[in-house]
Amino acid sequence: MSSAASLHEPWASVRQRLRDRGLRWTPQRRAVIGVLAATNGHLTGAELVERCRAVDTATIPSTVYRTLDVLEELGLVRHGHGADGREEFHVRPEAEHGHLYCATCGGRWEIGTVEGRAMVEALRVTNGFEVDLSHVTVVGRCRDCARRAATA
Amino acid sequence: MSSAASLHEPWASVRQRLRDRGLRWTPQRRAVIGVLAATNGHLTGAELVERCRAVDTATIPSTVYRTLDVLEELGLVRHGHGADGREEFHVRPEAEHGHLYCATCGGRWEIGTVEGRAMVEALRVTNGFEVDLSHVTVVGRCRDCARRAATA
DNA sequence: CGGTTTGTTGCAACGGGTTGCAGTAGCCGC
DNA sequence: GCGGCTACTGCAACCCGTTGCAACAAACCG
Repeated sequence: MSSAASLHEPWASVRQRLRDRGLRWTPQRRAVIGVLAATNGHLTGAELVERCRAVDTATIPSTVYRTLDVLEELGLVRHGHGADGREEFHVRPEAEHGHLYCATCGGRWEIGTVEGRAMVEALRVTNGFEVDLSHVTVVGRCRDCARRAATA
Repeated sequence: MSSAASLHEPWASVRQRLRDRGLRWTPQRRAVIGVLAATNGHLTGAELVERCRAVDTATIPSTVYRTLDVLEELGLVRHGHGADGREEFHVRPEAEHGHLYCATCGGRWEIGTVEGRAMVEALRVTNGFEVDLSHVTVVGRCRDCARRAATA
């Protein structure tokens, strides 16, 4: 198990980066960061709260959410909204990516930087708009469900 | 002012369409439909509840939301999620459209069917995915804010 | 017109997330 | 090591929206 003492980058430098901004290194933040460092991919706010509570029963939701705000400012997580509008966090995103959600089968896929480029470019050209891909969840119907609906 | 007795299409036929499906025409639904028929564009769930309460103080939120579910099935409204993940409803959408939200200035724009086509096509080609444009809110930076950030 | 069926309502409780405030405790300087 | 500044925590209340359930009332039928 990775303990707080053996965090890898970018988590190991969080304490210093907080201090550089005049922010503080508290036990509560350490707990949240410990959980995030042991997570890859996505998780919802509620999931994070639950996992923190597994580490420290006294975890308070509002503290977790406020910590997430700080970490987002440092670029360590990005938040978006799932198909139902609930918050979702991308942990230490290697690459920006959005999400596709199929309303028919409930499946989810990532929109990678490469596949997303066409979509991002489309909006840049038509609206001059710079898309924050990591914040995007697109709802619709996946290839299989669309085909099934067409042949039914 | 348009009263319940002078609703225009498609609202005027709602009662019949409900009955055709074995659903019922109730005072509460009449109130919600009255408000929606007097609205154009978008509104959030909370806004709708508030306006209904202005008409009938006894309005209960859960009833309003359940009515919206029914009306969405009839195709009279479409729901999406705003930049903050809250529910937003498009009233009697003339044409499918999504939304752009600028995280810097807070501005909002519609993505019309025409401008959205390139984006929809991009995802169809790369992922075989059929986008439900009306459910999309894309967050990022608008033309002006992007330019301002570039020159600063 | 009264009886029956069953879709709907109101209510109460809950879930996820946010906010204002008073007390706590990191961090810094001496 | 001590004190002070102020960021942060915990709490409690709140907001938006959902859900389970018992009572109610539209709509249909004889």
